[in-house]
Amino acid sequence: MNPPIDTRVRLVEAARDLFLLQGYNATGIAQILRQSGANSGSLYHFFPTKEDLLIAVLEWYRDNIWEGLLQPVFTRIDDPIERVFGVLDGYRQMLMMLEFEQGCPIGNLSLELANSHPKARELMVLNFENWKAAIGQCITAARGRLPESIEPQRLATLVLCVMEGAVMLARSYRHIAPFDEAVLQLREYFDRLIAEGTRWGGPQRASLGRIVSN
Amino acid sequence: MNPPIDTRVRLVEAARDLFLLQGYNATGIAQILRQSGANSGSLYHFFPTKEDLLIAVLEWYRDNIWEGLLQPVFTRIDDPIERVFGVLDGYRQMLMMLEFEQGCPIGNLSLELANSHPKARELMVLNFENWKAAIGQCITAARGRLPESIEPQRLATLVLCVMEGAVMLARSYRHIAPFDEAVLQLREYFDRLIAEGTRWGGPQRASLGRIVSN
DNA sequence: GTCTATATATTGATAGAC
DNA sequence: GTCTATCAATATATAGAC
Repeated sequence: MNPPIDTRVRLVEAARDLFLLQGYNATGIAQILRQSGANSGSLYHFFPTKEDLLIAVLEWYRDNIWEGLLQPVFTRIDDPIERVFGVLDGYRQMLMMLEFEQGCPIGNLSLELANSHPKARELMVLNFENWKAAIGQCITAARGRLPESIEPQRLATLVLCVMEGAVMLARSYRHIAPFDEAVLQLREYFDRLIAEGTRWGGPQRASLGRIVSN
Repeated sequence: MNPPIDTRVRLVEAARDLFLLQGYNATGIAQILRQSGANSGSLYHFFPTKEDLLIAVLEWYRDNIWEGLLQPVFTRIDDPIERVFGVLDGYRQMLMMLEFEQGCPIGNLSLELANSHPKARELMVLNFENWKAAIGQCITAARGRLPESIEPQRLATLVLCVMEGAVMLARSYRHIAPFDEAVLQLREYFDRLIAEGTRWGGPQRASLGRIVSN
């Protein structure tokens, strides 16, 4: 006997959206109940504490990184380097569309809760790792175009840091300029790496790639 | 008739430390009163609302960026590029020393309050701008060693983003590794810029410094 | 400017009927 | 699994004597 729309799902989605917009501590249980249309009893039936609801939200992000974040970009773009910047452009579009009121869901909760909520912290790490792995795979796929000394995972960490920092600045400034500056400078770095990587051994190696540079 | 230690100062310092450790919403007025040894009446005499206290904390950071953050590094290090990485190393030391419980004070508050506290948001922007200007001046001072196409302010924005992202990751992972990876990769970029900048026109121009080519 | 006592609203969480 | 009513604690803020 399923209810028309699963109450648990509605609770997680309401909490997810409110945490993203307001943060964890600024979001009250009452507000989550109002937005989800559920009652106190239902919420505490599924989630004994507010922190359990937070965990469920972070698990939702963990389970939806592919179809929510990566897949829309990866189906549209084939070139692995452009995929990296395509993901960054996804954050740009979100910032602009929602007028800088929403940024990276994980980064948002990270600084607020890293000290006080160990289990949530571990799930944030997992989400960061998954994000980094996806970007790292793109960079690995483009390895033939980059200098051999470049470590894909390390470069992916840099990309993640730039993204998180750029989102933070854009939300603070309520302006896309600092985001664009940072990404443009990151692009300058990638261009430089590619210019160096193709200097000797050059275009032939790149064209080996995954069957002609995609 | 001055009190032995200024109450207002003690309140701002207590709030500053607690906001840094716990965030804004997770810090109660009662806790600030306990830590500062002040009474409710005193606090509300100086700061009509909690937000006014937040403003004072952000003004404190604004007024102390030089002696608290930059000056210790700049007196120890002369080379402008090394000053940039010296500042980053300052954050590294804080992370390690305080076991990842404290990061960038502004970044900390930024994601939590950008949507809800407009006046605080403006002061955060000012703090970011001051930070960026200091790093931008270092980069400008080293311009002779960098490719002419490099815009110091834009590169400074990238450095700020990397720092904020790297602090976020280190605090989430409770480990310095992601911070070090990001900064190492940023260093790789700078090395590459310097190698390119000195390729032709070279060391001579660099040694002229602020006469030619700035 | 400082003190104590307190107001009012909201917090996360619970009880128990259905 | 859902509902209503409600708990105890804490939140920010205030009142008024000193």
